[in-house]
Amino acid sequence: MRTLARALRMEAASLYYHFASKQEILFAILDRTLDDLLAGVGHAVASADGPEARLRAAVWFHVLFHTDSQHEAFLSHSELRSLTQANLRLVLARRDEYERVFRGLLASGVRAGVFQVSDARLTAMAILTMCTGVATWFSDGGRLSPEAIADRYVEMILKSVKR
Amino acid sequence: MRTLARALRMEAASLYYHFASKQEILFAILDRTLDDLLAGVGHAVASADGPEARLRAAVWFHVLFHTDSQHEAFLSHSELRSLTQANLRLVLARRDEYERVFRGLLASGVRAGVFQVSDARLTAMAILTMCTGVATWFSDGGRLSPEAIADRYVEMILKSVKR
DNA sequence: GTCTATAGATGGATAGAC
DNA sequence: GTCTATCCATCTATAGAC
Repeated sequence: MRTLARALRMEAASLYYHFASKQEILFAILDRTLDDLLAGVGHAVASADGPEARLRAAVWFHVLFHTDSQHEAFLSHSELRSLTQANLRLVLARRDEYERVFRGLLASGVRAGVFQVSDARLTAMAILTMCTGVATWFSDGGRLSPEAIADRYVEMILKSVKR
Repeated sequence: MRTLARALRMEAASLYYHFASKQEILFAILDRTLDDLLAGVGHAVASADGPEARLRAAVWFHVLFHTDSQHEAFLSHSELRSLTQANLRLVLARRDEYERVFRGLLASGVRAGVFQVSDARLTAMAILTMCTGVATWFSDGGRLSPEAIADRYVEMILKSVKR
């Protein structure tokens, strides 16, 4: 709390005017991150037509989100263990909602005959953890730009799921 | 320290007979995990012939390692931030050595004309974070066995890198 | 090699002034 | 809405007995 307060040029006590507890701050970060993820993937999917273009748009968004919001995204995975049971349930429920978007895209591609996927649930997890992992190693000003990474990831994933 | 000690049916103070500090314990866990990873992938690669079979063996090993050693593997990613600078350097150097194995397998497959990969370094990171992510969601007794997951992952990855 | 006891630092959180 | 001051729990680590 003291470190956070210093970053905000405040005293630690002042944080308690805005939040009731440290737990409430952690939950707010994770919950708002999920707001952004769900809204973002919704826009991405709505902006494209057909399973392939929609999956491309969703993956593209997901990768860019994890380079842009690297720290929140890292927290969202490493600090789930610090949530209370009740807050964990809420976060996991919304994360499942997010995962369902990707499972749905895979399933509709299979139905349309453009994708070949033996287990949509597992494939969605594989895609998401692969892209989410970008938040653990991405470095601003590194060898590859966010867009270059997103582009390559889209290609790898499409190649893996196409019929 | 108290939680760890309780799990070992000891008092926290007794841990300091075996380790000088909490930092030393964390480093030992990460360092030994890297021992196991490097030895394991070495065996896997040595047991197979040709780039494709070798990559299959390496991915298979990597996935099973992350279901079997789920907790150590999760620590190895979420608690890098808790290492001292000196220990972090040591761990990252060995992790890079591990990643080089996969980059090498991809590069030799490209040279042999069996793989088509536009960026071996990025592809290796994609493969590794995808498999490493299994440690974050795998559940013992869940829908899929470690072997079923490893098998599907091998297929997805091979399909994505094959020419 | 494990214990009890405790030092010394740091953590989250509250009270009350401004 | 932010501050100072401080409570009190908890933490890492050490000392010294057995």
